[in-house]
Amino acid sequence: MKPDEFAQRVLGWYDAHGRKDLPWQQDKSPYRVWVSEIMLQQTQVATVIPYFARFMEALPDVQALANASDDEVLHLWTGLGYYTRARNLHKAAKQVVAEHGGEFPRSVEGLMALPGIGRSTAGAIASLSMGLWAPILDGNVKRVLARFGAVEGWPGEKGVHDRLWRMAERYTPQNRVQHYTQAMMDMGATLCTRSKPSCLLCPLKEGCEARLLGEPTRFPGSKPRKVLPVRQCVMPLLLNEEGEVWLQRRPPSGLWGGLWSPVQLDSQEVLTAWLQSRPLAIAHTEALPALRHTFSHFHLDIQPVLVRVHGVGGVAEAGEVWYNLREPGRLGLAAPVKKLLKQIEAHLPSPA
DNA sequence: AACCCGGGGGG
DNA sequence: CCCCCAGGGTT
Repeated sequence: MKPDEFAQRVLGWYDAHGRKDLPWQQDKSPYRVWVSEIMLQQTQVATVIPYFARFMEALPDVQALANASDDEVLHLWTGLGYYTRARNLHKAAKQVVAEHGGEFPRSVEGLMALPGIGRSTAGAIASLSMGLWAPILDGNVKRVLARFGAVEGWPGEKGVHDRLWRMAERYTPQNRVQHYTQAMMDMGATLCTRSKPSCLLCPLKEGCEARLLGEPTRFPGSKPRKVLPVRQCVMPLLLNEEGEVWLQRRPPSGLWGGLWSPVQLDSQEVLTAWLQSRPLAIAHTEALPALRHTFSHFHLDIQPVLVRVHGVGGVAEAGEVWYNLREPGRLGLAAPVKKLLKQIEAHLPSPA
């Protein structure tokens, strides 16, 4: 199928079925499209929508984001995961304000110079918010193209990835590039889904090699996977008589970087030593139900231990905080930590 | 339990 | 260049 026919079919589908009511499609601006694209990098549309709404309400423009505190940005990201995205978003906003007078660069190369923006995200911002010709290759588009061309192999392999980029370049039209880009993403999300694709509704069905082979879901090839190792840890949840839980800020990079969390200890023995090293008047300790949190490269089994302490539990040092469960502050929490804190609310002493 | 996801950074 | 890292949701 020639590129022109490919694009015409996609655009025809867009006119009839493309999504035009997404929040970041309203009051369209580079800022709104950028924030949405970063959120959408590893997260699905339905999950992103409430986060996007809260983010825009708190930080409506790039200036506001640049001026926000680290904690505020991570707070708005709490539960979305991949917190490097939030830190890069913040860093990039400061860069746009300091180096570009608050205006986003109007080229793929300029956008890619900002942290957290690679070629595909730059292409999405450029095409969707600026109308510039720029191909994208996100997960949805990868799937559509890999199936259309019956491209063998896992897209993580360089050769496969390069082939898909060349297809993306070839099919992206000069006109209506915004609608084309939106349509390709929508088709991947709603028609050309990972399992049970709706081939009969697809505007590309006549030329789709994977469908002609009768096995559309064989493409794209899947990532070779290994068994995830399991790591164990113990998390003491220090609860004082004010209904506050002791948290510390994690190192700025790495797992849950910059988020607040109970201390993560390797074993019960280390916990005992840790508790003895601190000036706490312990009233009671109690193991809570263990939980497993799975990352991309390992499982983390968390054994939470509720530790009730007398009084206020002492002064919080720098990088520590007594987090009030009744009036939670605006800071970033990892998803399992948020879950644990919620459980502890049930153990709160009744208000005096 | 397996699968999916865009980009950064180190070797 | 290649490999590893990172956190959720969905199937």
